[in-house]
Formats: sequence, C-alpha cells, structure tokens
Amino acid sequence: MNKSDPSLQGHCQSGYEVCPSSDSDSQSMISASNDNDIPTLDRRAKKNPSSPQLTSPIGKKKERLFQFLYEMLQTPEMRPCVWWVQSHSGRFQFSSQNKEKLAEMWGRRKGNRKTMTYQKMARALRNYSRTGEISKVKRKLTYQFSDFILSRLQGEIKRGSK
DNA sequence: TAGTGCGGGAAGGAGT
DNA sequence: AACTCCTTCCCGCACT
Repeated sequence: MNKSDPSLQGHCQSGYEVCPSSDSDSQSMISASNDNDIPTLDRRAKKNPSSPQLTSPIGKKKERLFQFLYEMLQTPEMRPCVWWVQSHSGRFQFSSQNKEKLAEMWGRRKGNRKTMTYQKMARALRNYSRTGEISKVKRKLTYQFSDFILSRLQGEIKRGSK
C-alpha cells in the first residue's frame, strides 16, 4: 500500500525527485531542528479574513496547515518533499513521491487519530482557496500562498529568529 | 483503461 | 452553544 520507503520516516531524506530549482532562490533557512518543537503561530483573527492575525500576545496556539507548510519550505531537509517553485511569489510544489510523507508529518504534528494523507491534506488546502490564504496553481501539485499570508509568514520567521 | 490529481459536498471532531 | 479550522469520507471529472 504505502510504496514509499519507510526510511523516510520523520524526514524525507531519500527518494530525491529533483528539486527543480527553475527559480532557484531557495530561501534562508530557519533553525527548525525539531519537528515537534517549532514555535507555532496563532490562528487567524476571527471573522476578519481581510486582516489575518498570525501572532498572539498570549503566544502558543494551534499551528495552522499553511504555517506548517511554510516552515517545511524553509527547511532544507524537506526539499525532497516540498520546494519553492517561485519563492518570491509564494509558489510551491509537492513531490509526487514524497507528498504522503509530508502529509503524515502534518498529521502526526496535529496528533490526528488517523494517518494524514496527501488527499486529505489537499482537501484542507482547497479550503484555503475560499479564504484566499492559498490558491491552487494550474500545475500539478503546485499551490501558491497569497501575498498577505506570505508577508505575514515572512514577518513571523524574521521575528522568530531574533 | 488505469492511475493520479483535483474539486467539492457533507458530516464530524477538537479547541476556543 | 456557536464558531473556526480542519479531518475524514466519498463521489465525480480531467488528464496522461
């Protein structure tokens, strides 16, 4: 069933599919050393999609999928699973071979009862198109962060690394 | 034709 | 209780 290499558990190291750095501007990395202990961002401000709030004065809230995705995109070790197609515009792509691994990591991170699959994760991603946080690009396994989410995310990373 | 990716409805779960 | 943000299931369509 799961045809992917079990050795990929935890981190997608093998099974390289090429990271088409057509655009090549891989971003600066963050120190996301521990999968389970990355600072989380806040959930969006309620009832106000036009001004999403990613931070909370209180601090730790549940991590959102797009935040997790962004973190993974900043982690060089995850490039076999997901990479920037065009980082300045927030466009990224999943590996058809390792997308399930990434989904499993997300599911584990959330502590879901069942194993997360790419299909289910993509369903959640599709919901983002309604809120405008992430949109689907007409290209296989490719999505794009909206401008406002991207800038918030970038701001968070900068602030977090200080 | 089969496999894969995608779109979305619907119901449910967990946290706030 | 109401609401948010997914999660899970499922069906159908398009493309290769």
